[in-house]
Amino acid sequence: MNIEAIKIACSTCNLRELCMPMGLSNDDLDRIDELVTIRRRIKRGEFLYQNGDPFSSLYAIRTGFFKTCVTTEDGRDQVTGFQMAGEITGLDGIVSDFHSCDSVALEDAEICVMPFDKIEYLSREVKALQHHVHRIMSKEIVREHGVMLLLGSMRAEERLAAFLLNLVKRLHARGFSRSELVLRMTREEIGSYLGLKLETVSRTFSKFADDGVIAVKQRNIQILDPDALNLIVNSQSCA
Amino acid sequence: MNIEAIKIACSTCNLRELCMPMGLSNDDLDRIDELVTIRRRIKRGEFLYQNGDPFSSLYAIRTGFFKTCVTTEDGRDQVTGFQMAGEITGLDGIVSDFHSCDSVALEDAEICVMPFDKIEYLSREVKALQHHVHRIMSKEIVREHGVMLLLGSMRAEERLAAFLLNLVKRLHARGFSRSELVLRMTREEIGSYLGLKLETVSRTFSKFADDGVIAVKQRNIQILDPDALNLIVNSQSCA
DNA sequence: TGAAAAGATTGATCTACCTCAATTGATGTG
DNA sequence: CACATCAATTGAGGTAGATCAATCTTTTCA
Repeated sequence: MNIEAIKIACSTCNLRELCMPMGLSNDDLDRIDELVTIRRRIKRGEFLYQNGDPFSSLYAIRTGFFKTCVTTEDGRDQVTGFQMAGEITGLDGIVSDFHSCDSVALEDAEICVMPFDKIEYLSREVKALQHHVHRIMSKEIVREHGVMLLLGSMRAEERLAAFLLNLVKRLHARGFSRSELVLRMTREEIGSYLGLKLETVSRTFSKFADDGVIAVKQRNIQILDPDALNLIVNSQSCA
Repeated sequence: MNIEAIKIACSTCNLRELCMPMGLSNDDLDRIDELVTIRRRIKRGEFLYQNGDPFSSLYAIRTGFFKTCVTTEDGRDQVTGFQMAGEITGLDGIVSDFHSCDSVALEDAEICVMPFDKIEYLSREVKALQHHVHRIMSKEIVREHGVMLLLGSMRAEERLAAFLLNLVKRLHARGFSRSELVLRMTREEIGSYLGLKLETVSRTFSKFADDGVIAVKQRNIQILDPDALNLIVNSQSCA
C-alpha cells in the first residue's frame, strides 16, 4: 500500500464518521476502502454534475461547499440544498441514470468519487454499508420534508431563522463554532432556497440584527441569541 | 401453496409493474414473493403510521389513497405527498428507525406490508431488487425537488395546474382517464400540499373553470384543455 | 329522515412579500 | 491601482394571496 493509497482510504479519513457507517470490522473497513477510487478537485463556480449528465457515481464532499439546484424549462431555478464536508450528493441520478439537478461548488472543493455500481456491489456484501446507503437516502427525504414544511407554511423570519439554525448546527457537528458562521452563498441563493427574494433575505437579516439576535457583517454571521432564533421558528405568527 | 398464499404473491399481482422490479427470473420472482407477508386494510381517516411510530416496514399501496404530512411542535402541518395504488410509502422511517411523518388513508385502502429487514436481506441476494429500492428512494428525492421548485418559485395558478397534471398523469398510468379525475382530498389538503390556503385553491379552481380549462363539480374534475394547463405551468408570470 | 358537521364557494379587506430603483460596499482584473 | 463587476442594503410603492366572514352544498350519523 503506497502513500497515495493511504491518503485516499476512507478508513483513515477524518470525515469517516460523517459519511461512512460506524462500527465496521477491520475486514469490512478494508473492503470499503475499495469504494473511493479517485478524488476530484472542483473550483468555485464549477459544476460537480449538471442536469442531464449521465449518472455514474455518488460524491462525498471532503472539503468545500456545494449547492444543488433544479431548473424549469422556462428558466426559473430553485436551490434544493447546500452540502458541506462529509455529506453525500448525487442521489438524484439513481432513478433515471441521469442527473436531474445541478451541483455547483460555492468554494474550491475536493470530493471523493464513489462509483455507484461499486456501492451496490459492496452493499450486497457489507450489511452495514447497505443500511448506511438506505439511511443516507432516507435522511435526504426527511430533510426535504422539512424544507417543504418551511416553504409551505413558514413566514420569512421563520424561514431564515430555521436556515441559520440548521447551518450552524451542521457546522458545529464539524467542529466549528456554535455561534459564528461564514455564509458560503449569496443572498440570492439563500432566497432561492427559502422561496424568498434576495431583498427580503437582506431585510430579514437587518431586522434580526436590529433586534440584537444576530450580528451581520456581509457573509459573517454571529448568532447572539440562539434562543430567540429558536423561538422565531417555533411560534407561528403569534410571536 | 394454498389459495391465500397465491392471492398475496407479488408475482401474480396486477400492480407488479408499478411497485416491483421488472424482468426478474422466475427464481428471483419466487424469492420476492417472500417479501409481502401480510396485507392490511386501513379505513378512511385511519393512520397507516404516525410520527414517532417505530419503523419496521415499507408499505406498498394496493388500493386506496393516502396523504403523508409532517407537523411542527407548534401545530402547523404540511402535506408532503399523496400516494396511490402501486406506490411505496414509509421511506422516512429508515434513517432513525422511527417514522417522522404521518400517513393517513384518504379512502378505504389495502396495503402490502414489506418488513424492511426482509427487503434488506433480499436486496443483498437479488440485484434487481436492490437497484429497485435505490431507484424508489431516488425517485422520491427527485419528486420532492419538484415540490420544492413548486413551493419556492411558482404562483398559485402554476402550482394548481402542475398538481392537476401530475395527478392525472399518475392516474392515467394506472388505466384511468387522461381527462377526468376524482380528487380524494379536500381543498384544505391540496392547499397544504401546495403552500396555499384553501380559499385560494377554491378560487383558482373557479378561475380555471371560468377560463374553460377545466370543469369542476365538487371533487370531480374534468380537464378540458390540457395544453392550457401545461402552458400555465411553463410560462412564468409572462402568460 | 332530519339536524349537525364538514367541505366548498365567494366577497371584502388587509398585509407580507415582491418589484423597481438608487446607493453603497466588496471583489476581482487588466 | 483604478475600473468594472458583483453583491448587499435600503426605500417606496404595488400585488398576490391571506384573512375574516357569510352563504351554500354535501356528507354523516343519531
